[in-house]
Amino acid sequence: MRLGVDPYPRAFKRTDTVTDLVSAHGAKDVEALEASPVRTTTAGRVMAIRSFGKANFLVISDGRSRIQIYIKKDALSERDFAVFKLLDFGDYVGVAGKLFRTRTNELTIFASSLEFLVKCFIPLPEKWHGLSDIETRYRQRYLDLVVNPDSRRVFETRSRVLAALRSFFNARGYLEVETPMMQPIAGGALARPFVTHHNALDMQLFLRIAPELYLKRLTVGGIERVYEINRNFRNEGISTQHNPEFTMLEFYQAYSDYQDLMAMTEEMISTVAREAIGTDQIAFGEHQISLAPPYRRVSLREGARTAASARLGTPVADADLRGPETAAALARTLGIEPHPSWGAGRIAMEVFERLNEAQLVQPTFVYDFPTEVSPLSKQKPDDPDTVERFELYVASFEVANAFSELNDPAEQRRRFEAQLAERAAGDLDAHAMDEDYVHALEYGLPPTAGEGVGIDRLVMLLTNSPSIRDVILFPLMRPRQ
RNA sequence: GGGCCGCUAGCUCAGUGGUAGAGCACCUGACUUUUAAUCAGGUGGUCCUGGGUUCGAUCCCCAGGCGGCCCA
Repeated sequence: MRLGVDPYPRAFKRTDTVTDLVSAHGAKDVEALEASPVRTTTAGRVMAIRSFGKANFLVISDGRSRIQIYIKKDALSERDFAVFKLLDFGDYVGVAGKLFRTRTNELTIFASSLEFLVKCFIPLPEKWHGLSDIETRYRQRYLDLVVNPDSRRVFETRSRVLAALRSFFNARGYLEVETPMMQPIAGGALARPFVTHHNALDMQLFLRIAPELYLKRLTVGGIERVYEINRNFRNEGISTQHNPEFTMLEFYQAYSDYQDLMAMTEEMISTVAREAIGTDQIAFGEHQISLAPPYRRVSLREGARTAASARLGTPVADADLRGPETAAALARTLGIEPHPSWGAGRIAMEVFERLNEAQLVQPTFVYDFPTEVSPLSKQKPDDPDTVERFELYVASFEVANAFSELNDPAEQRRRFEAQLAERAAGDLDAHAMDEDYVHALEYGLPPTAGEGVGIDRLVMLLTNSPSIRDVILFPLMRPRQ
C-alpha cells in the first residue's frame, strides 16, 4: 500500500446501493441519462474486470444486483488509477461517478474516483461455472452466496415466506410467542431428542422436539389464538427431507376442530405462495403443482385399503386393517415386516405411507389417523380407534400435521400410559409421560385445533429445491478431518 | 444401517501403470465504450488418507475419511 491507501478503511458513505441504481435508472435510455445526469456514490464487490489499457470495465455487486463501472484513465487521479490496476476479482471498492450507457447500451457508472475498501485474499470461485460442488456450497455458504445468485434468491424467498406467515396470523388475531427450546421432558411429537445438561441446576434437559405442549398450556391460560415459528431438534437421520434442526410453525385456535383447519390451511398455503413468489402454481422437479384450493382429501385407512386391494388384486376390507393379527398378516403380504410393538393402527399408517405417499403430488389432506399413532389427538365421536387428525402432503412429502386437540385429562393420561408401554416394547420414538401437562388439562383446555407446518419443506416447494439443505443456510455437516 | 457414485491447481473439469493437463482466476506485456473481451508469455499440485501389489501407483487391490443419490 505504497500509494498511501488504508488497506482496511472504516466506512464508506454511499448515496445509493447498486440495487437502488438499477431499480431507479435501469429503464432509462441514453437520452434520458444525458438530459438529467445522475451522479452517485456506491460500493460493492468486484465481480468482473475487463481491461483494455486506458479503458477498463469493472462489474460490482451489492449482493443482490450488479452494475458496470467504466474506468477511463484520463478521468481518474493517478492514485485512483493505480488502485484500479491493483484490484483483483473479489475485492470491495467504492466508486463515485455519473451514470451513462455504453455503445452496447449497458447501464454504467463513469468513474471519477475509486476507493479501495477491502482485499479478497483468496481467489473466488470461477465466474462462469460458479461454485457447483455441493459440499463446498453448504460448508462455505458465503461463497455460494457471492457467486450463485440463485442461492441468494432462495433465502430471500424464505424470508418472504416467514413474513407472509406472520402477517397471515397477526391479521387473524394470533399472538406470536416463544416457548422453551430446552425442556425437562421432550414432548409434543414422536421422535428422539438431543440430550443436554444444566450445570447449576444439575439437571438433564432435552432440546425440544416440538413446542406443542407448551402452546396448549398457553391456550389453557386463555390465549385463544397462538402461534410460534422456531427451531425444533430431532435426533434422527439426515436426508433430503430431514435436517436435525429445522423450523416449525405451530398454531392453536380455540373453539375449532380439524375440519376448520383444513379450510384454513388451504387459504394459508395459497396466500403465502402468492405473497412470497407471486403465484400459487409451482414447478417442483418434473411436477407442475397447483396450490390453489380446494385440496384433495383421502382418509388414511380408506387410502391404505384401496391401495392394498389394487396391489394384491383382491379386495381388502376395513376390518382387515383394524385387527392386530389380520393387519400384521396383510402387512407381511405387502412386504412390510411389522415391529413387535406395532398395533393395527401403526400398521395401517405404515401401509398407507408405503403404498400411497409417492402418489400424493398435488396437495392432499390425508385424514382420520389411527389413535395408536396420535397420542395428543381427540378421538372421533363414533370411533375410538380413530382420531380427528390430518396431514397435508405435497410433492410426496409431509408439509403439515394437524388435529383436534385431546382435552380430556383422563384420556390423555391413558394415552401417555399406552405410549410408555410402547416404549417398554422397544419403540424409542414413543411419547414420554408429562404429568405437568395433564395437570394443565385438568384446568380446562377449551375445544381447540392445532397444526404444525414444516417451514423448510414449504420453502423447498416454493423455491423448487430438491434438498432441505438448499433452504437451510448452514445445514449440519460432519466436521472435515 | 445397505447399495451405487464422486473426491486431480483457488474454481469448473480432462487424463494416464513410467516427468500431471485445459479453461477461468493470479503475475508480466499489448489494447481508450468492453460483455465469459482478445492476444502473447508465466506462476501454481499431499491427484482425499493409510496400507498392499509392482522395478515404478494419481491410476489396480484392501481399509478408512468426507460428500451426493437411492433404499430401509
